[in-house]
Amino acid sequence: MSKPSLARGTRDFGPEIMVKRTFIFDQIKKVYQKFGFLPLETPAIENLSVLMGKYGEEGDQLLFKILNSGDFAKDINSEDLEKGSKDILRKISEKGLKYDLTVPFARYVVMNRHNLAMPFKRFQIQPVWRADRPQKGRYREFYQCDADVVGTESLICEAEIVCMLHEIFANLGITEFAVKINNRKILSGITETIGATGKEVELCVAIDKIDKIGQAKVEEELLQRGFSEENIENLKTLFTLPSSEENLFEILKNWLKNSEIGLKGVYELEEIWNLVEAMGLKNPRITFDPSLARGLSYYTGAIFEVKALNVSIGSISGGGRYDNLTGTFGMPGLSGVGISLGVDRIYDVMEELNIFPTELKHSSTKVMVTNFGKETLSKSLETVSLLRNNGINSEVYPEDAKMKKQFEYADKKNIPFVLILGSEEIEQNIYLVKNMKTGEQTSLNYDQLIEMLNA
RNA sequence: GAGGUUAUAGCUCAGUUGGUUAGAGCACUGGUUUGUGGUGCCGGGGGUCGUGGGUUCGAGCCCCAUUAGCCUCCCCA
Repeated sequence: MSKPSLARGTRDFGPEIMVKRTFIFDQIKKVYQKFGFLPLETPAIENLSVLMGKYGEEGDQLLFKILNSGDFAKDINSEDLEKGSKDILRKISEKGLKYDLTVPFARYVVMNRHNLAMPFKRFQIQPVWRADRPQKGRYREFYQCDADVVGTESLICEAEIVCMLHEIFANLGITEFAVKINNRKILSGITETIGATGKEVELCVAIDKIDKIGQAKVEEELLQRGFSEENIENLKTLFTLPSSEENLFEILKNWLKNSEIGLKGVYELEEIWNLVEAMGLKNPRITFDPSLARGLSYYTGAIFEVKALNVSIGSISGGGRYDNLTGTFGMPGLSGVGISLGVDRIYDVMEELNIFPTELKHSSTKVMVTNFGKETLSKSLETVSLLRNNGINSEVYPEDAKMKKQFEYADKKNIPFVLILGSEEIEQNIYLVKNMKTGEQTSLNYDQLIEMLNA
């Protein structure tokens, strides 16, 4: 007999945790549907040909690969062993666990292109797996909640994503958050303007640290990353950008005036701001963050990230626009934009802030009916059945156990009411209900009982 | 992939410079006489000290290895 253990980076979700997780899922799903997104599910397992090469070299390493069935090693010869694991992999594994929801979505779109109403809006809530090193807020199995629109370049989609994010976090009770927005085109414009075309990634990695290490250190790092003194001199404007969007767009336009792509990026950014306002979003918590580089490899327009404020786990959502995701599956020219919420991190944030609704602490069972043995059992069974027919979640204690035990059970399960049905109550034709929180007991008739439990 | 840190009862942790049968709180369980939980009182079970080696007369404690958790970096939800 071996000791039970969990696979690294995975977790069980017991009932009390599931109640809270379900709450988060429900809030997200509700808002996605409200904005016209339709559900989609794809398999946990995908062919490696679909997955490999989509997330960069590091992503390939983080993919969980599934060993082929049967004698998986039958095609391996000594030559392969010498050549190393990469060549062996092709022979022993052809499937893997999905790494995110976006790539399987792209595959689905390509495979079903003729049946889809374009633009196609779908949401998808499923687990994904990454062979990452687990640490705070990082698991090897976690859920993503994605909403994407493909088949349109309209910036209305970006603006709607901003609105959805606000609504979702408001519904969850997360009031302190920031939706950070950047634009790949602005980044390209900046590198073009400062004379370091194509170095967006290096730029982002360095300037991302400005809050931590300061401007001087960032400039030092830029030098190390191959930027010239002149490049850095031209970058100065970036460090003086206003924190509010008051003059932001004018300053950016002026700075990037010689970069066509940069200006397009600024226009897109400004347009998103305008559309969000036109949609009537109150107190938008959106900020332009030029250091935001997430998933730069495939984003081509807007880049989003949501940070929860005042908590140890920051990033709870990320997304952006990608112009050519379906291109690798032979369907070029399809633009999409999407957002992904990390439920596990949202959970951790809400737990840290202690903002889960208190109702969630109660059992979904509203009332437990006592069991006093065969004399009274038929009345208990009849009653619990009546309660259920009235839409009241209820259960009968299945054994003729001591009262103490039955009450302990109800208490442990956080069941708010216990219905005591013994010979005395049956004789008097009353229902004795105990409120487990206050300890108060009241005698009711049938109608009063139903009314009370339905309240 | 690099670094740091921890591992003792179901959980959170004590455990002296290495020295008899390794402790506490919580949890669990039994009792506290009629049909009442969460607060009282009395009792009970439970640990080959992460795993494998080594040093020693003797190791929970020292040394090496290994595994797992947590944290930082990289990257990400």
